[in-house]
Amino acid sequence: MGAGTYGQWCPVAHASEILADRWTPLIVRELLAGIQRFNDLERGLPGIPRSLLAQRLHRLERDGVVRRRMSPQGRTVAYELTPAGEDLQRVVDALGTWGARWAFPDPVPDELDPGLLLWWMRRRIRRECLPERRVVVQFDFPVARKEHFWLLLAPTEVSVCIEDPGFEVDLLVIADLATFYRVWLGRLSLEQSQREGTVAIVGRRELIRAFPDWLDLSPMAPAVRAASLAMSGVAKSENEDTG
Amino acid sequence: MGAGTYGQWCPVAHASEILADRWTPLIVRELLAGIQRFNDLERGLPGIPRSLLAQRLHRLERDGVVRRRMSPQGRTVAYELTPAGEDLQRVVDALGTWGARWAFPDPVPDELDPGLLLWWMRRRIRRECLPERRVVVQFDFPVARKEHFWLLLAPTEVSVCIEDPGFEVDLLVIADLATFYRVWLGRLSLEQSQREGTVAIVGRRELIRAFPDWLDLSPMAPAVRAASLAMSGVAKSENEDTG
DNA sequence: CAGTATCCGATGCGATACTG
DNA sequence: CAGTATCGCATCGGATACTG
Repeated sequence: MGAGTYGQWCPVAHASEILADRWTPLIVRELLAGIQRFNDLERGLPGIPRSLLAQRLHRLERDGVVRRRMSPQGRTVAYELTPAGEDLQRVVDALGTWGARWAFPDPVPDELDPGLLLWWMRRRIRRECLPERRVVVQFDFPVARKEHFWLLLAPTEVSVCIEDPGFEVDLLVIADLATFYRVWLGRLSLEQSQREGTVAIVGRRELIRAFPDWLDLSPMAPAVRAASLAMSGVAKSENEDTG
Repeated sequence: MGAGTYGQWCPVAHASEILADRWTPLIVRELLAGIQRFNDLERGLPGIPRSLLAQRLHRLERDGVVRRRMSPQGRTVAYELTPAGEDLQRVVDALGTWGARWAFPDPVPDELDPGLLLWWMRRRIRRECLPERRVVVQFDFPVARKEHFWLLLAPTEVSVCIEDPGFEVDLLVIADLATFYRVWLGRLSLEQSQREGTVAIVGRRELIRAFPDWLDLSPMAPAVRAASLAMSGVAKSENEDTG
């Protein structure tokens, strides 16, 4: 009975041997989001040691979850999910749905990383909805250590800047970082936070109106929203019971 | 940012902090199966250090998944799942379904433990279907280190014996251990294995006929069966493609 | 850019023994 | 029965440096 195994002929045990250790579910989350390059994976997993990421990718490859593909020139490597890996979507969804419902209090400051937020947003931009001409969106997070970030949106390429790219800004988004995280994860609607004034968007009217169409929220946002509704429903009926 | 956390405000990360470490998914599997006592949990998790089981139970209690209830006399403790814990059924099911499909080759000898198998079967006996009078079922696993096991079935109590209880045997089940595991987990039907002669049941005719009604298979059996069908379907259509 | 190699301190895991 | 206590070893996490 090898190390890291449970010695039980049980599907839950076998699945847990592959998936249930530190960092692995988050690596799979990144791969499911379409991240393929080593450095991009690392970027979405702040704090993971590079050596551990490499080791996990090797193990996932051995377990038939990940396939490593060399570019024709052999210069770069792309990690992609096998069919077995794609099918882990159901497991990650179940984890996320449960987490959204039972283990998702409001964020603590250490959990809010504006660079990571923009990196996540970057891959949820619908390029096909963007205007032809490049749009520069600046984000201001007043109290964060680093206040200003930029998203450069063009149909051919979307990129994140943490230094001023020098272009004219088309849209300026001003929000408390925690608030914008809540919007991103579906706990708060963008419309409502704009009405409340906790998120302000400045720029040409048609760009402001189009902005929400360019950006898909987090893949977890529907689950978080559903959990909020379910829990407020529970709270409501509990109140009705006691009232 | 505490140890064991990921520092990300993400539902998958938070759920993984609670569930995705060694032994924890299997402990939850046991709790979902209705196991409540410390020693019974240990029995279903061969190889877990007692200290680690204790530590995990404390953590699950802290995380709102488990509640620990003292008996009125304060002599014994029962671990039970909170609503959040019950809701982990979906996650464990997803893990098991994935495992059954993608990580469940035929068992290796180290994974076959007849004592554990009978312990699992014990809790899947439908007491309400048992006859009034006690039924003694002996299991013979020819090549196993320990060959003989007994299940004592009565509406009031079901128990496992690893020593001869001395009662007259009503039913004798003879099978290769791996084969009986396959039946238990839904990879092989009891009827078919009896036809093939890989499982033999000896005893009074009406008891033999009633036996399958007393025993529910593993909770994972439907998923394993579905996975077998799905994979053979894939194999079939692949053959059709190439043929 | 995409990793691998190495080092070190902290934690986790597993085995054994002990307690009320 | 239901845990605690202890201890050695392996792995993890974090830092730094190196390679093609």
